[in-house]
Amino acid sequence: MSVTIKDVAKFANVAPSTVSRVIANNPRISDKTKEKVRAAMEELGYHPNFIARSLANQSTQVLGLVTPGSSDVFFQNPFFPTVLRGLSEGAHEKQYALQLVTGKDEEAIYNGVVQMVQGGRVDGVVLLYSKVEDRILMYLRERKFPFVMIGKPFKFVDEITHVDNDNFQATKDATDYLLSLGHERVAFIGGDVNLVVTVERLLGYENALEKAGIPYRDDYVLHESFLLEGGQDAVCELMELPLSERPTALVVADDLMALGVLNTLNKVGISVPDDLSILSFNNVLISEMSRPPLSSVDIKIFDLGYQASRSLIKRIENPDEPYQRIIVSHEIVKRSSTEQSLK
Amino acid sequence: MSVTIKDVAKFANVAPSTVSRVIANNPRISDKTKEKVRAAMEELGYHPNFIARSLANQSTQVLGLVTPGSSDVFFQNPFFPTVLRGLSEGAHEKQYALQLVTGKDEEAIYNGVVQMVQGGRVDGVVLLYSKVEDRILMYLRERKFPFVMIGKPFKFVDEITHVDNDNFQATKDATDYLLSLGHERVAFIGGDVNLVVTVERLLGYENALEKAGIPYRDDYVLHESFLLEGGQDAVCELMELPLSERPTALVVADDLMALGVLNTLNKVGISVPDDLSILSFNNVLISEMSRPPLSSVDIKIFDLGYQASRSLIKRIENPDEPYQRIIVSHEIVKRSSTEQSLK
DNA sequence: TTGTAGGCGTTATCAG
DNA sequence: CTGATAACGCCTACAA
Repeated sequence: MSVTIKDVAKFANVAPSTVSRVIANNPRISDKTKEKVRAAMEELGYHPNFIARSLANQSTQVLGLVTPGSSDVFFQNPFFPTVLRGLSEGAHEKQYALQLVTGKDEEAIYNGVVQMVQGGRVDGVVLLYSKVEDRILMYLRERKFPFVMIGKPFKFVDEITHVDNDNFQATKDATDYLLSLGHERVAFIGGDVNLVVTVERLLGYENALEKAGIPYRDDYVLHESFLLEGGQDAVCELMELPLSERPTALVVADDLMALGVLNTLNKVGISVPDDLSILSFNNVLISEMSRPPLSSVDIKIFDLGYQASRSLIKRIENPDEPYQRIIVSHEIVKRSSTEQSLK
Repeated sequence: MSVTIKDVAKFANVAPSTVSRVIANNPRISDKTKEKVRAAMEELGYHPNFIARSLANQSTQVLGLVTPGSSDVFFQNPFFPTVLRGLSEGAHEKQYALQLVTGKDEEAIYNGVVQMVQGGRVDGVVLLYSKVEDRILMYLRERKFPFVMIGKPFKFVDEITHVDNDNFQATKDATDYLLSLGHERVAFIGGDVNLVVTVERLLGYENALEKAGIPYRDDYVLHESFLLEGGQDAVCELMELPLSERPTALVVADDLMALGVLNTLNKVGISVPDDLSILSFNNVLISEMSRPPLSSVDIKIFDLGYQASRSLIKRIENPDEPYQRIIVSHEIVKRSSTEQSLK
């Protein structure tokens, strides 16, 4: 059995409560006994038992991380590790640990969250996504359990603390940039339509076109759920258009998808950026390594995670904290996949 | 406050201990009271408190996950999310949760592990790597704390349960395959030399050459720690060789690195596979999407994770379980980056 | 400034 | 088959 507070107490000739106070660095303990107790802890190799502490405190110092139902797809995207690093950093600074909700389908994940929450395993939860309809979100809201979301809530925007990019503006910027290069036929390839980010980006795209006086075309807007493969499918669809109507530029909602696009274009002999410009999102590591290197909107994924864990911890430690909307900046990183339109 | 076992007990007119037994599905409880208690639980919306249970049981049903010191690099590699999925699946099957050790440098991670372990937060630990010298490994070993390693232990191979590929054989197979295509000048680009996997793969490479009667050349063996950039550096080094001495085939220890290689080769106008064949490791998603698609040794990353959490749980639940070496198969997936030598 | 005692929510032992 | 009762290790009034 491990060495406990009582062992330390005996060894230092004090009461257990005194040891407890020394651990908490309670100012009402004399420096002398503090020294004595600390020496005893050192000597015996004492480490506090988190579980016991959690039970007494009703607080675990653990944050739960929830990924969207399709973990397989989500995990594959470099977005995940990067946001995780950010979350990890923010959590570590405040001495919180991270726990993952496991489970492959939505049902399993939902149950995992309920267990985590009701079981008192975590003090708060980070939702790493924002979906249009979300049982988990509803559940947490109803229980008034501390949580933050990465992304923009579909409903209750003012009542949910969330960390997000301004995806509307970012996509507007992206589209504007392509327009400014002289492109007039700009298509949009988005991801899963159940994700709020997809919706936001589509709106930004539409808005940019509208402002530029370019009519919106249904056949220029595609949605694909699976990233790499989706990119391929999208290209095939666009290639069905008559040559003169094919877009000369693409806004792609995700770098991975853009990679799929790039690949398929290469197969069918369309050259990027000569025949077609591509601007995608996320600016993950591989976007730099593709051929040609992808121009991409950097959404500061690390920051998204970092801010998320920090604000969650703030909520946990101060439940009266008002709901917050934290916007992380974005920036277009220009590489070789975007070029002036030949017109 | 949450509803506890006592509330259920009162509601059902039984003792708390009876409720506890119902939860554990103790056979000595009559079906009638079981029904009654379950109805009460349902009615009150009872969920067991894991923390209290953990304290009473001295077991948390949580596995700790430890990444190597350089989390930044490690997280970026698609290896990580995939192995995580495997771990997650294995853990979920047995109702275990996963907790990550956070911290950016080695020191922080070491402390994180100590806290986790001594603090009783986890029942066991998975090391997601194998390094040549490793304080964490030593610490866990000395405390006789349940853990498994993904990879081959540098020391104490027979005293540490681990899940690994036969990396020696895999690299031998890989090299043999290139030799069988008629290549005689085959170079090896490995990763961080502090990782055991790098060492094993190098040995396999050497062995294949030896068996084929091809002398080993120092300047054909390179090591790079950073994956994508490393690939670039490696190419530069090889290009310094006189034309007639340049390798015609490359064994690259990681797909990401191979991507860097591919990219740099493209820049300097060397064509793959016409001028140079490339065979890499891991077979992650992007290896299929590169240009040309990479031939790669599939090491079944998901399985590595899956087997790891399963065997760890077995160790936890049965401490007398003998140490095990679990070998996951590998398989060369041939794509377009490898071709017959022109001789 | 320090000690005592009760409680956090479960489980397990021992009676009955 | 079921009910008290004492842990598990720590925290925190309340006392001294």
